Amino acid sequence: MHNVNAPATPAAHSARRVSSRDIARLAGVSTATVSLVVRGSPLVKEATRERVQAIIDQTGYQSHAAAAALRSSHSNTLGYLVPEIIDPVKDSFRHQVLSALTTRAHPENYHILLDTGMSANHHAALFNSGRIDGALIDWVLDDALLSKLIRRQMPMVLVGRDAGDLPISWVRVDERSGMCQLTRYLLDLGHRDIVVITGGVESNAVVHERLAGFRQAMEAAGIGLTPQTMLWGDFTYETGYMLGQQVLARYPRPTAVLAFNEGIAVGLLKVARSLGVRVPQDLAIATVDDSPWVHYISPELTSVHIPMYAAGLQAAEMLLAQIADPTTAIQQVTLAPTLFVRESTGPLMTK
Amino acid sequence: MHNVNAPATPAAHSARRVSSRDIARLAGVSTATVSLVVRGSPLVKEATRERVQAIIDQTGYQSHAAAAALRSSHSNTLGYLVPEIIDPVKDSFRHQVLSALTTRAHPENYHILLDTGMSANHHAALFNSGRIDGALIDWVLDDALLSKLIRRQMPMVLVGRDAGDLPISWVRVDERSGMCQLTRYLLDLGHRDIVVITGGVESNAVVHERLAGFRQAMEAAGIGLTPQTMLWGDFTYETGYMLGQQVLARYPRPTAVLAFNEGIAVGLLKVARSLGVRVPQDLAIATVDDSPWVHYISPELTSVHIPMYAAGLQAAEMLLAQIADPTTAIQQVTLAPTLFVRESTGPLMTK
DNA sequence: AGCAGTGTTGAGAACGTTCTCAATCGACTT
DNA sequence: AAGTCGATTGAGAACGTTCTCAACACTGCT
Repeated sequence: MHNVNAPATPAAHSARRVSSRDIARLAGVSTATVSLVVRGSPLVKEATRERVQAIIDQTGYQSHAAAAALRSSHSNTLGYLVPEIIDPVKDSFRHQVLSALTTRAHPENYHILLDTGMSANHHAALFNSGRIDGALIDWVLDDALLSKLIRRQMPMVLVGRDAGDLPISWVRVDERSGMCQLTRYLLDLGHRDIVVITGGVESNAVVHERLAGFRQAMEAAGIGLTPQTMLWGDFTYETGYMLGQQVLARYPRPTAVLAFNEGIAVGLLKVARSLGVRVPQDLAIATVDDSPWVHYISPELTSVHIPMYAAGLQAAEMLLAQIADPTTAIQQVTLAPTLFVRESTGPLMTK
Repeated sequence: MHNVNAPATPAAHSARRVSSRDIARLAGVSTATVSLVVRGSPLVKEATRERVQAIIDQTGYQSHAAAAALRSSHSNTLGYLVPEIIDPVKDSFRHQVLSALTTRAHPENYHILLDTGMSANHHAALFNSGRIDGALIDWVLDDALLSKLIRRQMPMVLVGRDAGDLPISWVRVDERSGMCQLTRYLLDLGHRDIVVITGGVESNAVVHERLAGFRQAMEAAGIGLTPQTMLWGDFTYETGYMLGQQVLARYPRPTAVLAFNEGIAVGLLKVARSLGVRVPQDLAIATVDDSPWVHYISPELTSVHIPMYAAGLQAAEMLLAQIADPTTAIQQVTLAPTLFVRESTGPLMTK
């Protein structure tokens, strides 16, 4: 006994997914032809293409990605390997890269797989799983993991730092030149007593580079550095606040402070405001990173813009090229940062 | 003639990937057993497990995700469907959701696929491709797409808004109550002449709700609303700046302004500062959204915190439950926002 | 009429897993 | 000693594509 009201769809009793075989049967062609039509091959005759496409539209057929990936060994997916969780404030750079990657890869029909692996093994496993065709690698992942990944022969591009002697493509920003430029700008304004509030440790490539740029500019101006010139903290508001209190209590007070990111600068600003120290008249503050919310801060911060979106775009470009032709030579690109002068710095005011 | 220095690796001439068959052969078991070992099945005898695992470790074997997905019809991947590109400043909410999803899903061995589809078709295609086991859906995607997706029978949770009569699980935040709470707080401080600067259009569910909350509180206090009470713009700094000039030029000047996000509030702050209007003494400013950088703004903004991270976590939880048991009933959760009083508001100062 | 060349299509294997189901192995019961 | 039962394993099909290669249909030429 069957339900006479049941729709006359074939195989109505089992919710099997519609496969290329179904399409082939309905259109009177082979699955090979269906496959060609789906992938838009120019080999099929126009009349055939139309006939098959009509059936596809009608049934809402969608090719099964896993089956295609299995057979063709292309997943049409790009990985973005980052450590830990993504935090919109702290990880503004990562978001710029992600955004760039998406923008570039999407029109090419690539999907983006976010891999916030906690362990090196986790990332390495992804490379062998056939899940991705290539990957962008975050600058924080270390060389040990990097060389592990390189062995897997997967197209990839390291974003945000160079990789020493490792044979891998990368895109980085010339942090040293940026910092040098910024320091020189302050020197040109007449500042001599300049303090740096840094984050992280000197072994961190970015921190190291920035400090080198600072030293270079100061030495070129013939200004010696004392232990008091550089203060170490982390990249947080709290660092800016605590070290800021220390710096602004000095006598004579430094005339300019270079913060290693906006968080530090804002903490410092807060101290300045509470002490009645005017910015920029009494104290110039400048920063690096140039996150999108510099504009939200008052006074707007003079800052070296680190072009991470551009870096991500460049990296995506290189990644796609590598995938298209695996014999593509390793490419290593350095982008230049730009100084934006805003409200938080001005000429030295002699009392 | 061959290179005598070539390493004596087996099959050195063809770079075939090592498959479960290879492992099976080396360990003297069947591929079925290898499969069980890889997936940590308790069925295999300990001795066998160890023997197989040893070979796996030794060869660096990694199961092929596409093959597994094809056969098992589980991709171990969750999708996050968002419109357009992700911008770290404008889309703080999306990042909170993404972060929550990652945090929750990663320990369960799920990967995250970011789908920034430009078209409804694109998103719908993903659902049928077998690429994902379930998805979180952004609040911006419209009901038409939603009902299209619902037909695909895929586990999914809408994040950020309700869905009317559509049979779908969602997690949203009670924006109305948040706004009501905030307005009442200002009323309790003695403010009567309160202006709202909103974003978007009233048809936007969030905007609508917030305005309803505002009206509710005002009417409860017996204060009538005039066309001058609500100003329309978008969610940008520029809106805050332009409409701020208009508002602060009024006589008598309103004593409090409610901005619909931080961008607007910052624009307004700038105008206030340029006119010498002190916040909070001369003007109270409060806002909604409570992005992580409220702390970067001076004075720190009194704000209604929209718990999007919590919403994302809840949604992820529900999604995983749905995947584990597809018969799970539809669940619809509303979270309450919290008011944080900071520096930008204070009691009404009578002149 | 036969043939080469080009354009279009189909048959069937292959991709590397997981799943189903039956076979085997022991230990234990009767 | 035969039978029963649970634990462990293997054989082989199945998943839904794409790929290889051969077949076929034309066209135009000799």
